[in-house]
Amino acid sequence: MKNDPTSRPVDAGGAAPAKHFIRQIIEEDLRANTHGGRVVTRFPPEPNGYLHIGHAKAVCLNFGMAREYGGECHLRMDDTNPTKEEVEYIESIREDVRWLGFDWGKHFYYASDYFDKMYECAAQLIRKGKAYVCGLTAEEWSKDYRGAPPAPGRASPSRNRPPEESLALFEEMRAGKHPDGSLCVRAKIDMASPNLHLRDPVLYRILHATHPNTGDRWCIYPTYDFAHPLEDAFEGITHSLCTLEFEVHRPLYDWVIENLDGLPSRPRQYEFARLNLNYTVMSKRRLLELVQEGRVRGWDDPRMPTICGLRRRGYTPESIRAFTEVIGLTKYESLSDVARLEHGLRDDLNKRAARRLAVLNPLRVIIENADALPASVNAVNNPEDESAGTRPVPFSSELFIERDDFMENPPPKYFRLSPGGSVRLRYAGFLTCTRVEKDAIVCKWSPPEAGLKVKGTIHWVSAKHAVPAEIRLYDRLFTVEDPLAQAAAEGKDYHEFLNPDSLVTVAGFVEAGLADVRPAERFQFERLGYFCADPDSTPGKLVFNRTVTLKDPWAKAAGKR
RNA sequence: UGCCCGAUGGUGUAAUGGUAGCACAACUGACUCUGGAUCAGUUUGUCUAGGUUCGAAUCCUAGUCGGGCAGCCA
Repeated sequence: MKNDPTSRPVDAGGAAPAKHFIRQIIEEDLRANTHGGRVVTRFPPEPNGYLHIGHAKAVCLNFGMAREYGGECHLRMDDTNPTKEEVEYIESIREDVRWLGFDWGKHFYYASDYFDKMYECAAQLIRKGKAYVCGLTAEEWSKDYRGAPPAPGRASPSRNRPPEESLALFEEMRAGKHPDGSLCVRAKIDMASPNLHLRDPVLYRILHATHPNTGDRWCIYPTYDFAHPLEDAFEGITHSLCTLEFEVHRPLYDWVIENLDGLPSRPRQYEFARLNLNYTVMSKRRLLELVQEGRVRGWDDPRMPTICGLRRRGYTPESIRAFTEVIGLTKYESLSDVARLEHGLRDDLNKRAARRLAVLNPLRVIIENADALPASVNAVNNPEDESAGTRPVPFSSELFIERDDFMENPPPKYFRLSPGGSVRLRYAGFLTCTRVEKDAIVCKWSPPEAGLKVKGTIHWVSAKHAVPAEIRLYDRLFTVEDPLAQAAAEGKDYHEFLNPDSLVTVAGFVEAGLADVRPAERFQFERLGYFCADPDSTPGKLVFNRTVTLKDPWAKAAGKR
């Protein structure tokens, strides 16, 4: 088993993945034949927002375990609360899961598919005397009955209502004869339990709301605690993986399964720590705030940690999958470093992205010996991939180079251009600066054969041929690692930590060959970083997003000075 | 407050009673037509106190710290 290559996930960089506790549980179950040798998982989002990288961890875990152990993974919309869910999110969730590289096959479900069966299950519990219809309001319940541990709670006056009477009321609830909140179905468990979830939790509540899927067919809806174990049991889920906050719900999950007859399977719930990433926020509520307040341009703003944001930014699904594997899986909360995500992305793009020349902040260069110039030079498309070949790049006597690549008074160890100095022009010989004018520098060009001894190589584009492009430079959304925690600790509003420079738009130039890029095409602009064409980009007006910079020791050292 | 869960370098993790390892980050150096990539190397860690044991990151007890629950949200 240990050396079985088929049991390894695709993106673990060749190394065997860590046998985290979920893998151990699954392998133990397989050995013991706990679920008849089956592995069935599910990803159960509530369709009330867009998926973010935290969800990607759950998606990759659930689909990944199924793939790895020859099982299946269901995609299930957990739509048990019509007051919060909307159809518009459903397709975006499906798209994001697909983009991440997973396939649910025919196993796409809605919790609402099971409303009839769930109703029957509640009726069964009532008939058995294990549930009852309670007439207390939510407020009365929490104020006077539920109690606060260590003190026990008080029994609802309806707790011993005869099953026939509860059943009749339940039927009336369903028929719409009672207003929202007037009645609910409660499990009869233990009003003295130190676990609040076992003090007669609500199983069904009245909600006169139109459901995106079932319309007005129902006005009563099951709660998460009742619905989730049932959905899992109906679908034959073997390992129901959820986040840590559901740990205390597990006894109730088990209670529901154990007290119902006729369930087709016996699922088990296991909990893992959700993903936290530094320099961003992850909750749906905060993300929604950023969108609504106009701090970002939308859910798919490339600065957002949403899947659609990362996609637009230029992230590859492979790098996201690799990230979710490499951060591991534990039962304690931690804060992962985005540097890890970025590392995986560079690693991936370095091998795949075609190299191009682009200048973000142009400085005009006039070549004084224009007579001997080639019309074009041959550039390597990808030094990591010989099969990518080469391309011609037009050359001329007027170039743009990066403003950062020239200094009149350079500090020590500056390897670039300065008056009297020389540099290599990437793929195109050498430049020696002879004088500085107001809006340009004048240089002498030497061919590659000149073999000048230089320390640096700089990128360039031909001013006559280059195409103007809008280039959007992104940086982290927040200036501190954990904006919410720090705001709470310092009594501040987390908005104070918003990075004002998270988006800087510049007017640059890209080499002529890029004039007809299609949105989402990814490139490395040499010496600058990885970029991708934005959906806003058209042949007449190019727009690129900087996905991530290249590592830049010089810039870092400069930042320290 | 009660109950539940947890704690390993700066960060994320591995070691399942037997040499504390890996990755990211940081720092050196080599190489290089990307100050990229690659390669070599360095620095840094078992929350505390007791106990069990030939031997404890691992098991036990207590404490400390952190997280979670107290919606008819999920």
